[in-house]
Amino acid sequence: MRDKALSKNLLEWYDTHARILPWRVGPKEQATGVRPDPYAVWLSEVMLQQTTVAAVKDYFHRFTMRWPDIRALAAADDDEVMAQWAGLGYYARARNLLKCARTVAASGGRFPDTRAALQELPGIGPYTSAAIAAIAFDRAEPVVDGNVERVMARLFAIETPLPKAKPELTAHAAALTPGHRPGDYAQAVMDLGATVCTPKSPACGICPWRGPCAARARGAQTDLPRKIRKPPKPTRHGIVYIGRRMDGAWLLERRPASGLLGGMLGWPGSMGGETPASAPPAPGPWRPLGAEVRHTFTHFHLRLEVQVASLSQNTTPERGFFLDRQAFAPGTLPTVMRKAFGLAATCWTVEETRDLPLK
DNA sequence: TACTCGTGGGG
DNA sequence: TCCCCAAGAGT
Repeated sequence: MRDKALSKNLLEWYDTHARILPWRVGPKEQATGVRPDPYAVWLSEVMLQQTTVAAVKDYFHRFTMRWPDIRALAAADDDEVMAQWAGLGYYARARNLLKCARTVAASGGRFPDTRAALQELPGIGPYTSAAIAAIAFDRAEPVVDGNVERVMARLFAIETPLPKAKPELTAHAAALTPGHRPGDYAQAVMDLGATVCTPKSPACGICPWRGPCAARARGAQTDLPRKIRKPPKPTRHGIVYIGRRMDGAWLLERRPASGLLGGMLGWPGSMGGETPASAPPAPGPWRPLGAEVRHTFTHFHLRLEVQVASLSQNTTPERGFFLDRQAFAPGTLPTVMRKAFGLAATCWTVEETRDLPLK
């Protein structure tokens, strides 16, 4: 009964405070019978994994314009999908996105409508399966992401640090999940966490749950959820070779399908920790730029030496391949590779590089 | 279980 | 500047 009052309270807050998001069907539209498109829900949820709403918006627009439904995406060219995902990070998501699209398309073109069946698909785990089941199929599945963990930890003043507290927080989230409008409720808790119950300086004064919040009652809201401090990131050193043939073609390589930047286009070289230390991918007058790219990944800092060369027209690369200047766009590279290109591009004249398309 | 896997913004 | 963090999943 208390749980029911809480979820009802939050749904009322959501009715007037729901954010307008490109992939969202708001409460007013749903009242008129409009239902969310499972394809759009799935695509947005995968993009939003560990990624901010602001970063996702443009990518979501580009993907849905280019591939409006699951069949279109299933038929897409792998390299083009990876190119469109470039810059968004966690590239295994893009590879799994395609696998998932092809699996769904091959079995009739409709997403399964249960959490268990959804979770069998590539790239769909405990969170995403619950989110799709709740939002697209109106199923009362508990949706637990970082927002929900934080909100539950505060609402119930859970002192156990994450990630150990996860089962406890999930149990609270499940108990609160209503049978009515579970999709709106899931989005409501996440909106609450994203806009009110924020990690730092939460806006408790305007929170619909300020009354029942146990953390606020004891003034501990900024201390929760407790977390174990992460160890410092090591620094790795790497090198990339940026070669430009006389006709303007660039020497690139397709990275291995798994591992760091897996499946993405990039400059030949080594990213530190990859074996062995890399030799130039083709014979040529390689010279260091005298400046390094600094980039931070999830678990290490990278300092990247950049070598450049103008290569003769008959160069046969030992590694990678030449991509015509018209076919190459820096925007299709992962960010760290784009940074390296930005540094190297100053070596060639404006005349030589000005026609490069951005995307 | 513990690691691996991107990127950009905010404090 | 540096750390935290964001609608996590795969191995």
